[in-house]
Amino acid sequence: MPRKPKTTVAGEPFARSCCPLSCALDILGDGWSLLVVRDLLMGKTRYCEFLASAEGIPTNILADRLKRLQHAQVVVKELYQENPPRAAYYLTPKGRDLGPVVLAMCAWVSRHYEGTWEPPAEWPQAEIREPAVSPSAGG
Amino acid sequence: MPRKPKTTVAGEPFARSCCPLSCALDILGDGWSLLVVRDLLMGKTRYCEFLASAEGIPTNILADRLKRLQHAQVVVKELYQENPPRAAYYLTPKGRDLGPVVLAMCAWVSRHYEGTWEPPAEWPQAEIREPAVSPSAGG
DNA sequence: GCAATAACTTGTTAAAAACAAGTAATAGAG
DNA sequence: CTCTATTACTTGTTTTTAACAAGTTATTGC
Repeated sequence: MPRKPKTTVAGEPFARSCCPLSCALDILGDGWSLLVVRDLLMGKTRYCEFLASAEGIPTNILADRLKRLQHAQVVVKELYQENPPRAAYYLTPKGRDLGPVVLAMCAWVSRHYEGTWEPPAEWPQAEIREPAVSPSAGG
Repeated sequence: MPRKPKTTVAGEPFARSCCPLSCALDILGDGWSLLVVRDLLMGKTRYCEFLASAEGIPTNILADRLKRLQHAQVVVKELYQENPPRAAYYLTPKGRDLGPVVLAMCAWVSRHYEGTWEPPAEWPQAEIREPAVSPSAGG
């Protein structure tokens, strides 16, 4: 969508309206972000694991989406090794809270299409991390 | 995303994988489609009403999304007058079934952001229409 | 006759997405 | 100790899509 500012006062949503759906779509309204969240909910943590998922996300798009999800405080990045730099990604509580959104979408597809995979009855307890505290980061 | 086929056997999803979330995002994974569905759930039926919503959808994008939603059997178009042509759009049962998806997204935003509008406790009973029956249209 | 409205379509431009390739830093095989 | 692999990316290039602006068709109301 971008050609309108996409941020307001505190670097957070309301880019288009104060409708909560519009706000959600400002953050998640593309074809890849929720797939990354799904992988995290399933317990994946590493860049190469996201790349290896069946949908075949392009590497530059993955890098971009991880940055945006971090900015939205849905995901945090943790370096577990410095040389060579190795990173792991975790959902924040806010990110884990997207589980019901993902399940609602899966349930809709299951009701109306045949031949898709079964979504899990519950998420394999993925590790959660608190977001990095930064001055005046809304959420 | 498109540079991959985006359709398979019967003109229906599975463009990227058989994951139900991926399937949902093939249909709804952009910043505008669900906003149109929201308007329909709220009882709006006409092109100019969708245009008038607070987010300011561009007219060519609206025309495109209405076509795609019709193709996905989420929406049906009904001409209620021929000269000049005047159209109304309605959700199919499959489209109305997106209510929980919209509400899940709104609930997520309400939990994590302040200052957004209240989503309705229940949808104002929007009229529903059966999809036009076309040979081998999946759903 | 003229402005207004509804429902679009048709250009044009700017931004993203998709693809291909390259980089830095190491580990391990032989 | 050279060669290949792996991880986590970045940097170009091309193709698609989105955003903006404007025009079209057919009528009603003034």
